[in-house]
Parts: sequence; structure tokens; C-alpha cells
Amino acid sequence: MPTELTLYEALRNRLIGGEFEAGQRLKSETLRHDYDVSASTIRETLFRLSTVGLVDSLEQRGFRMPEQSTELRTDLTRTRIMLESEGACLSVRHGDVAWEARLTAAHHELKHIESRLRADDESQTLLKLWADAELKFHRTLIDECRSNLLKEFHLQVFYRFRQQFVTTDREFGFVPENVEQHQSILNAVLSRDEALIRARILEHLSRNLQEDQP
Amino acid sequence: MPTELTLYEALRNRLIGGEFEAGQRLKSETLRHDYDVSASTIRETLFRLSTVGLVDSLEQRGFRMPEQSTELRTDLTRTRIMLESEGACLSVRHGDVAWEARLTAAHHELKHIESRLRADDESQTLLKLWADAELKFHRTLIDECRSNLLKEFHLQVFYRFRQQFVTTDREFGFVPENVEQHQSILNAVLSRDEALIRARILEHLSRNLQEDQP
DNA sequence: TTTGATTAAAATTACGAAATTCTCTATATT
DNA sequence: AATATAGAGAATTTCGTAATTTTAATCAAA
Repeated sequence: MPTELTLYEALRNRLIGGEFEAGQRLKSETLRHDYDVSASTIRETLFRLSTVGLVDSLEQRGFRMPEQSTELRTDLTRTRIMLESEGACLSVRHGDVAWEARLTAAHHELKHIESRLRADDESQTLLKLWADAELKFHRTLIDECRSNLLKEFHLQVFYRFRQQFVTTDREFGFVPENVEQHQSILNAVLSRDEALIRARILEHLSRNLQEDQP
Repeated sequence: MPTELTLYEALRNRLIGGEFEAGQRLKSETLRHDYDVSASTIRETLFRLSTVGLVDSLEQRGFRMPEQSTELRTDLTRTRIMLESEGACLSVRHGDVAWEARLTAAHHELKHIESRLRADDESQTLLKLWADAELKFHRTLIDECRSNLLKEFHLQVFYRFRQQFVTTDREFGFVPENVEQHQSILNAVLSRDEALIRARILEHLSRNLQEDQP
């Protein structure tokens, strides 16, 4: 049981879990009591979270949950498409059969949770499991790209993506199309067709794009 | 007169300016005296710098200048190629004549400094000017890509790139080829040929790639 | 001479409190 | 009624200190 979360991880999970409203103030004076630490420690953690965009930091005005915006969601989606496509194609070039196996395993677990979710899409525990499994699948997808920077950026974008969409989209995550789309991505990877991989990732994420410009 | 630098910016400039050696300890107890602030304030700033990779943070062992490594330099170079190519191509699609003008202006200033540097490549003031001008040129190149995330990531990579290469490569920046290469990039942009732009950026940065794998 | 242990010094981390800044409400004015 | 002002209260930021941990330095033993 991983109860050994750092303060950073604990706060991050709450920030991307839809607990706070967009624009809501995050008072270190209040948050300190949830973890029984001093205000300085909370402040430090909030500062670190602000450098990866999960918290907005205003000079002399403390910290806030980031605002919602269509522009940001579009940017996050496009950037995720770029990083994930690039990472997946590089992984296909460098990855061996063991990587294919790991990706297949991650997909299998994800599929299992998604099918259970179709029966009961209210269960909070299932939703938690789904969130972890989906992250695992998408991270495994780019795992063999041989660029730590790309992986760090992807993770950063992934968290902010979650944060923006979880609170907006009530049906975030468990749309039935996802199940087929994840399967399509896996198939594309196993066929090692880079153009197809890019197309499938684009297809999977493009439903989050609501824009005027092409 | 920009003497109004924040502590963060001041420290960042020193970290990418080649003042510290790789792996060197950055003692908050020592640094606090340079700015006449408390150790906590320095600590906080070092923490923020560590989240963007400009400082290494070791649990209970303080902060250090990041180590040199060929792997990191390769990663930084490749990632910069990816972000800068993508950003430049997007800018070409979205940017108007005013952007072309700004890029041409930035290149003109850079060229001027580079030519002066050929006569006197020891001058520290010229080197400072060159560093600013080169950053300006490469940032303007991707300025109209319409993705704040891409621009943030690019800036982050650019700073770490500087940090890694400045301390290694004594001749960093003022190799004569740079002058022609910057010109080539500008020409490619003005011709609006995306494949050519990518090729020129790759050409410009690939001399920093020393690798076995293809 | 090298290795290992012990001790002293120095540094990092966490905390609590003072000082500055902002926020909110009540009151006065146009 | 709407706007502006003033003051009390709350929150943020900075600082100095105490406690824990690491680093180094000294000395003894192989």
C-alpha cells in the first residue's frame, strides 16, 4: 500500500484529481493542517508545482488553481500529440520485443478496467485505477524513445492535460471510443508503421480540439 | 538599465554563464551573502531552478551544478532540434510579414555582433551581447508557433543547452560556420520551405551530436 | 602508507514569529 | 444608488534559530 507519498506527490494528485475548482485559492495556511507541516513547507511545494504549471503563483497574492481556458486545452492537446507521436515513433525504432510485451501488458490492464467501468462508471476506486492505468499505457508508449527530456515534458503535459479536462469534462476518460482507440494505437505500434501510429494518436486526442483555425 | 533582476533570473544567468564548474556545490550559506538575503530565500530559488534542470537537488545534501554528460548533451540537442524545427514550421504557417521583419532584424543584430566577434573573440561584453542576440534569434524563429508550451519547453532546453556547452566548449558560439548557418536558416524561413527549414536547423545543431547510434 | 573509526565543524532542513502586503467590510461622499 | 476611502483582519513573505544530517579532519590500528 503506497501510503509513503511525498508532499509533492500528494498535492499533485489532489490538483489533478478535480478536488479544487479553477481559480480557487490555495492557502498554505489552510493546506498545512492537512499534512501537519509548517506553512513554509507547503509554500515550497506549491512553488515547485507552479514551475510545472499545476499551480498559478501570483506575486504577493499566494497560489491558485490554474484557470480553465480553451486556448490552454488546445495547446496541451497539440503539444501532447507532438510529444507522444514523436516518442512513440522513436520507441518503435529503438524498442525490442520486451517493450512490445510491456505495452501489450499495460494495454491489457487498461482494457480490463475500461470494461469494468462500462458496467459501473460511478465507482471512485475504478476511476482511480483507470487514471493510473491510462497514464501507464501512454507512458509505456514512449518509454523507449531514448530521450529523458521528451519523457519529462510528456509527463508534465499529461498531468496538466488531466487537470484541465477532469474538471470540465464529466465523462472524462470513460467514453467507449477510448477502448477501441487504445487498441488501434497498440495495433499500429505492433505493425511498426510510423505514419499509422501518428494517425492513431491524432485520432485519439483530436476530440479534445475545439478550434476555428485548421 | 535592467538592474531590476529577480533573484531567480540573477542566479539563472550565473548558472548558464559558465561561472560554476560541473558538479560544484552551491551552498546557500555562501550564496546568501552575494544578494544579502536569508538562506531560506536562496534555498527556495535553488529549488525552483532544480525543477527546470538548471540545478541538481540531492536530498539532505543540498544543491549542485549539474554534471556534464554526453548523453544529456545529445538529448538536449535532439530535443532542441525537434522543438525548434516544429516551432519554426508552425511559425511559417501562422506568421505574417511583420514576423519575417522581426526575424530579419534579430538576424541582422546577431550577424553584426558575430562579425565583431571575429575580430575580438575575447571580449566578455561582446560574448554577453552575442549570447543575448543568439537567444533572441532562435526565440523569434519559433515566436509565431501559437503554442506557449512549445515556447516554454524550448526556452528551458535552450538554457540547459547553454549550461552544458558553455563550460565544455571553449569556442562555444563564435565558430565561423554559425554565421553562415544562421543566414541559411533565415533564408529557408523566407522561402517558406518547411523541409528546407528542418534541414537547416538540423545542420546548425548537429555538430553538437557525438553519438554512436544513428 | 593505507585504512578505518571517532569527533568536531559546517551545512541543510524545518519551524515559528515578525513584518509587509493584500483583502474585505463598513462608512462616507458624490 | 454607486463609487471611493479608511481601517481592521487575514494571508503571504522573509528571516533567524534549533535540530538533524553530512562532511572533514584527526588519530589509531593494520
